[in-house]
Amino acid sequence: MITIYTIFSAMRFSHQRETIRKIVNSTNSHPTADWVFSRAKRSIPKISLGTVYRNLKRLEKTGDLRTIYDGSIARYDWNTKPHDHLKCKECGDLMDVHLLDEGIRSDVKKKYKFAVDDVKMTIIGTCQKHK
Amino acid sequence: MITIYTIFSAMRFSHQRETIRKIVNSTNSHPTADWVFSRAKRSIPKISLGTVYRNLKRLEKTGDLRTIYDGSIARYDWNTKPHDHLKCKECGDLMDVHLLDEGIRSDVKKKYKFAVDDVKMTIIGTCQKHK
DNA sequence: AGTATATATAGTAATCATTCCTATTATTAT
DNA sequence: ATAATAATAGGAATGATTACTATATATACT
Ligand SMILES: [Mn+2]
Ligand SMILES: [Mn+2]
Ligand SMILES: [Zn+2]
Ligand SMILES: [Zn+2]
Repeated sequence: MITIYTIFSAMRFSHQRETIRKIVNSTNSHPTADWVFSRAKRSIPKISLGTVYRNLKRLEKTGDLRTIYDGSIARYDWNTKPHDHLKCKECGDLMDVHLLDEGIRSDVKKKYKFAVDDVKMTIIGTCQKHK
Repeated sequence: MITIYTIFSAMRFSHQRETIRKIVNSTNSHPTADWVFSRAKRSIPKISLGTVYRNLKRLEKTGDLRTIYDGSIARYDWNTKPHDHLKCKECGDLMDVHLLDEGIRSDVKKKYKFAVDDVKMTIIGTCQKHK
């Protein structure tokens, strides 16, 4: 008797992944993997950091979130629509803003013969809190 | 007999630092610390990687170069004037462009009450070589 | 509902870039 | 030339991220 199973791996449900997705979706703070990890431990005490990293990567691949780099460390953003960031060098906060319109993409194409996929902009400075 | 020396440390000349400065100044490729290290070894075979890092940091502080982050890894740029970058995701090349004018800085200030120090923009895409 | 199969996990080790530490070397004011 | 100390080489330590693996879990099929 022969049983045939699917050849290509399907993504299975996991409580860990769902928890991680909800955590990232619930904040505007662009959290680090470690922050997501400590939050996830509240509901899944035995979750491991590796699981957090693996699923954050997975969720990026499926388009549920995007990774942004703050200096050398990765932060995760539920907002996958094009937008920019204000980075406060006093408190480290990273805030969403929308500065670049669609026009700049076609500008770049014309000027530099470069196939544009994404435009990343971060404004470094000091936020209102510090004055 | 009492001898008084300066209390505050002055920066001394070092062949290592001069070599590192020249290496960074000689390329438009936005090299990594490791690339600078392997280049430096040609003229100073016993130079250590720690010395490269320490001096790159020092040279940034004195305004001789700036650090840019390509994902999570640091690259060094002799061009300290405001400019932007095209990042090719095929070959990894990072190229200089000038896209943002001064106007955008004052725009940000008006819109977001944020004291702007620097605007970092990277355009991700594919360069001419790949078609 | 029970079983088979493969995916996902926890826990831990490994990796990689970067920083730190320290005995020795090199620069520079006198 | 000497003394003071900044800078270095070499290696250890760190911190974020990834890789490995035995076990647990989800799910397709009886
Ligand atoms: Mn954002
Ligand atoms: Mn540049
Ligand atoms: Zn702030
Ligand atoms: Zn290219």
